[in-house]
Amino acid sequence: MPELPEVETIRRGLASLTAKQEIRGGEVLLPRSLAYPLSVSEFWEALRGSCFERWERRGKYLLAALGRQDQPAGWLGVHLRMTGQLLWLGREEPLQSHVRLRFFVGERHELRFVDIRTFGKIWWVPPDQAPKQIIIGLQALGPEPNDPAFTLDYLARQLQKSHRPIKTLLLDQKLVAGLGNIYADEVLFDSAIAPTAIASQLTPAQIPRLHRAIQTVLQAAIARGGTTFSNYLNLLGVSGNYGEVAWVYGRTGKPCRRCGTPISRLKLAGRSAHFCPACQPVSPEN
DNA sequence: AGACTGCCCTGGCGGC
DNA sequence: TGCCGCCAGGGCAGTC
Repeated sequence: MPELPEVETIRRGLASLTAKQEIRGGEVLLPRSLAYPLSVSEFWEALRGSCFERWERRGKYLLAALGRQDQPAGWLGVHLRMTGQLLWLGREEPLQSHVRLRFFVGERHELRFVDIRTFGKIWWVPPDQAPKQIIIGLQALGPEPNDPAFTLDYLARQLQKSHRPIKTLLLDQKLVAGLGNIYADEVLFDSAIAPTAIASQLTPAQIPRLHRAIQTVLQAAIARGGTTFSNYLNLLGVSGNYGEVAWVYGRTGKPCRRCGTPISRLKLAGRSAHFCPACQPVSPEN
């Protein structure tokens, strides 16, 4: 389940691998993966002959700026959701299971979208529109964790307005963009805050810890090239989880790496929350 | 409007 | 051994 660090790692890889290369054509194997336009022929008509100019990321969305003869040719948007992968392959590579969409790039390569559970989506955004007009999810995204707008003061004010459990709020992309279930749990462990803590009741000591953890946990994961804990593969199909270790996510019943207390799990808003009941007490001393 | 629930989907796994 | 049912969860639609 790629979250911000994995998506950022993929973005960097795509930026170097696809730079200035032309989309010659492609194939949609699962039309449902196409979110816009819905017509497959219209999609290829728009994309064929355009080049990758640069890759941007917003939250967990990937956005490629396209160009044709130095004129803007719209955007290609990708959301990997739970199980989506982008793979950079030679054109002759045999099709594996779950291939949903293929882009033939340059003379020899292919950018292949593989997605077991088919939640992932691909968009083409026409050049006369902004990405958020077509990719509705972009409209409600909060600031990036490393954006200057994501200040301690901003976070404190947002927390004050919510009576939801902090874990639930961290998963809401309106607060801050890019956290998913894994990193939300890891951030709360790093902050020594219980996932059930009510956002508006966090203490003056907890809020700066949370703010700092959101930035440092994600930055550290990016520095490692995306994690991680899931079955995430990078663009070349190589697993990122060499010796990678979560503090709490997926460690139910195992001893806390910090204090040895068994890791607990509970459900919040339909999602599993993993935490150390000793390191993340419900009633903290500070 | 904020908050919550259910749904989409497939593979893996535990239980019998 | 084989089958059944549950679980994983990001984002969105529907509801109150």
